[in-house]
Amino acid sequence: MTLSDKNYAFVMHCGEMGSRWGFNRTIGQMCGLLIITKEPMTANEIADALSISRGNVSMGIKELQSWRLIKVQHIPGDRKEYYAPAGTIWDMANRVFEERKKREIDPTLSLLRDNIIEQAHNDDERFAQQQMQEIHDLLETVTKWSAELQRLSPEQLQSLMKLGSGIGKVLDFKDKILKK
Amino acid sequence: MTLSDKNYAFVMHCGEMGSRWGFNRTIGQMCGLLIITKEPMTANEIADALSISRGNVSMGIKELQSWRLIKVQHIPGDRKEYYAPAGTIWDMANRVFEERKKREIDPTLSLLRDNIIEQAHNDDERFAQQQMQEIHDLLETVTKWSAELQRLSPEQLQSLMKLGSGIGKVLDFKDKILKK
DNA sequence: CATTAGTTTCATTGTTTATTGAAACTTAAA
DNA sequence: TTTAAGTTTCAATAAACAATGAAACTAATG
Repeated sequence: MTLSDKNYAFVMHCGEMGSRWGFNRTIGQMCGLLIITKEPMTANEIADALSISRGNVSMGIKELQSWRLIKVQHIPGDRKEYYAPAGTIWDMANRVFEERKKREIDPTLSLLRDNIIEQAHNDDERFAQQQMQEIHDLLETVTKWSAELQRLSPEQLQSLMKLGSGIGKVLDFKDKILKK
Repeated sequence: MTLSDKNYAFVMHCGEMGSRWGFNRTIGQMCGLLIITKEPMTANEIADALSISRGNVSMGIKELQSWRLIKVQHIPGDRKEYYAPAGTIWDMANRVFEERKKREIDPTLSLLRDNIIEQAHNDDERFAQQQMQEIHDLLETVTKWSAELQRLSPEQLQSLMKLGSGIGKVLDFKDKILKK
């Protein structure tokens, strides 16, 4: 099977964006390819479609699985493994988000905590600690907040997202009520 | 001036995280260094503190300026340029967020729009277009939403962030009111 | 306008990261 | 078991990316 020009362009774009999204070019391409392809694909089909080596595909699959972005499927009477996206677009975006938080925020949060609990020994360390405290508080807020969003039901999320510019009003309203 | 062990550890961590945050190691280190250093620093001081070449610092400064993360300061009677963070921690996080959106989301959104307005020519393209539409809608929602957050006053933001698990209740509450 | 302190540029070099493909592994079927 | 279809691994290689430092540039000062 060969990709149409438009689909090929999309897949290549995913490749170029790959590294910005947290993985590398090939993995970005694989992900894009599996998303726009209706039927699950074998590793060989992926290698052919993208003109890359079989070994590279194997590595990519491993990586995409570690991000929980793809799943394996089997077809009765066929020994090959077929790969497909592990959920809806929304699910996948969520996974990328979570995984990136784990890699980009959590390690820093942990370092900051370790540093902040220690006693500062001079002015430089004192100032540095204040700054680290600020970063820490910010990251912690973001972390809590994103956990909160994950906990909302899809309907609530929908409702929140649609709120858009209404969010300000709802907040003001809530504040008024609380003041009573 | 030489860094204390603890401050050095923080700066090195920023370096290691650098590439995950969107820039490279050296630039991460520079950013961390300027954040925990009370006084603005010259390019030479930065180079010394991090043991990197003067040229590398110059490149890094340019990059950090393009992210709007640092600003130049001048000291009367001194010809050197002094560098310092361009705002509060919160400001900087915001800038990184904006900049990354510009690099990670906007180009994709634009490609998807171009693709979606065209007529699909066969089943493969039709299915691919549906998927692209989903990605498009998701990214657009995220984009609008983040623009919305930027528009809120700091107080409203504070209020929203502190809401935490209360967000669900506020939403339900809002829905009830709307139904009347 | 010549000097000099300070900054930027960029070709070269060094480092890191990604890819290949052949060999090793796994497992279903004969 | 043996065979063969399918998959994974990993040393070697290729490609991408980052860092250096000497030369070019800029602009304040005498």
